[in-house]
Amino acid sequence: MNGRSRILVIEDEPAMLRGLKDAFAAKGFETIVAAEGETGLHLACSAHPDLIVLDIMLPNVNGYEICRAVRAANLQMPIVMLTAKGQEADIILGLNLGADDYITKPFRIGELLARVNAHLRRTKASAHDIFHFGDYELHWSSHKLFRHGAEIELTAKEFRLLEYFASRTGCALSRNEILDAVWGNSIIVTPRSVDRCVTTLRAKIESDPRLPIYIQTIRDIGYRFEIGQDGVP
Amino acid sequence: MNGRSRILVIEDEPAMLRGLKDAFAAKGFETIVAAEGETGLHLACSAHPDLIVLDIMLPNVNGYEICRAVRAANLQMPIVMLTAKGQEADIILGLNLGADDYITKPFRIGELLARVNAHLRRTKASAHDIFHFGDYELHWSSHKLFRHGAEIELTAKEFRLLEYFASRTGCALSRNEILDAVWGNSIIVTPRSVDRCVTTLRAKIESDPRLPIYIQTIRDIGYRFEIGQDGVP
DNA sequence: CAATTGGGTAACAATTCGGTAACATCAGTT
DNA sequence: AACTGATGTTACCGAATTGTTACCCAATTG
Repeated sequence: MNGRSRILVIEDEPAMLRGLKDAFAAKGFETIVAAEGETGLHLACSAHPDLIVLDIMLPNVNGYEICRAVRAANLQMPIVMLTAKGQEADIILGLNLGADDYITKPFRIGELLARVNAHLRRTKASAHDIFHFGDYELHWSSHKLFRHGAEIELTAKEFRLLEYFASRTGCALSRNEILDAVWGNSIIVTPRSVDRCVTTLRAKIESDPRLPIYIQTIRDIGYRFEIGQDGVP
Repeated sequence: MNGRSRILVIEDEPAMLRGLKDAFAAKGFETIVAAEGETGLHLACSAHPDLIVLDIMLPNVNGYEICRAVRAANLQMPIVMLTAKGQEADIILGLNLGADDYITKPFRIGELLARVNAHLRRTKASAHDIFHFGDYELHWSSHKLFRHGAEIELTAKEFRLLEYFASRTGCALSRNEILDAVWGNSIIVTPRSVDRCVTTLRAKIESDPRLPIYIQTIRDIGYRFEIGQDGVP
């Protein structure tokens, strides 16, 4: 899994679907779509999206049932319901079934994006197309890293490693976890390769690699990526 | 810690305030109120509410600034904004400042309650990641220990030992049990190694290691970990 | 009250772990 | 084929952690 957030959109109306897809793509999200309930439920389980945007009026299985099924499967990602049904009873029903937000059509795309970001911020999956840390900017969609506007060239592995770190800011990560995520679980390499890559990445982003600010070593555990300055919401 | 949730309502209009207070009380929430920004901010810091309902139009300090200040103070509770300003730009501003939800007046009280519940449900679920004892916070995912916001550095063994103690709070634990759980049953070390590790851990978390509050010795048996005072929310 | 036992801990020793230099490999390019 | 740059592996070193031992004190027991 690379760093950008993956949104699953379950919506049957083609025009709406395209609009959502474009809007999410423009903000650097990866979108996967399902035009029908069964497929959506299946994707929710198999594709591990970071958030689900769910229309309620769907052919066959309706949105409420999908919501209930997702929660019953113990999946924890935020669910944003999207619908023309604006009756209070519907809203309360949706939220009580495990949805996190309920937006009534017609809605404003900017508001939807802001709400999606707010939920992702809590989940910590990542929020925007540009990820800020210290005085760096990591651009997901263009795959570039900048410092004070100047690009810092990273190799493919270094970039994927940094992406992964960024997507899991603050977490203690074992070498094996990192290997699975960045190298892929099919490739077999020594856990020490992680150290090697961390060294080169540190050389590029840490002002003093001996006293790293961003990529911290946790002896006996692995590494932890941290944002330089103040608190992380 | 698992009692009723405490809601801080920051709202200057008396009628609205009473309505909210009654509605929350009817659902079994504990409500604390502030009719003015400064007070509200102060209560947010000192009273540790589980959620904040925040009006934007307030005399003196407005809701946006309170929201920003709360997040700047690194307080993590959900914030639900409540306001007559329904312009998309206002909503996006609020959400980007760290609010979790934005409801426009006039609103339906049932919807507000459902949304508040949805946010609390999520917070409770993720609070799983933090273990509180005395005035310490043990963060599982980041492998860190804090006291009053200051990090206390632990070695890997110390951390694992503390984790184990925390997971079996209140139980009498023999040295062999501890060895199996923390060292792993394949490794062979003297049971005295446990004592050694307990000593260093005490040195870091007990204010007086001679009179330990958290890690107590049970002569002839082993140790027992206890939470200091009451659970501090 | 003396003897015994168990735990605290200082001091030392052994071990483990991570950083990194040096080398190897591999793919793409000239 | 030689070159280049990226990436993986190995080996070595220094530092931090961890285990052992020994000694002492406190509690328990006879």
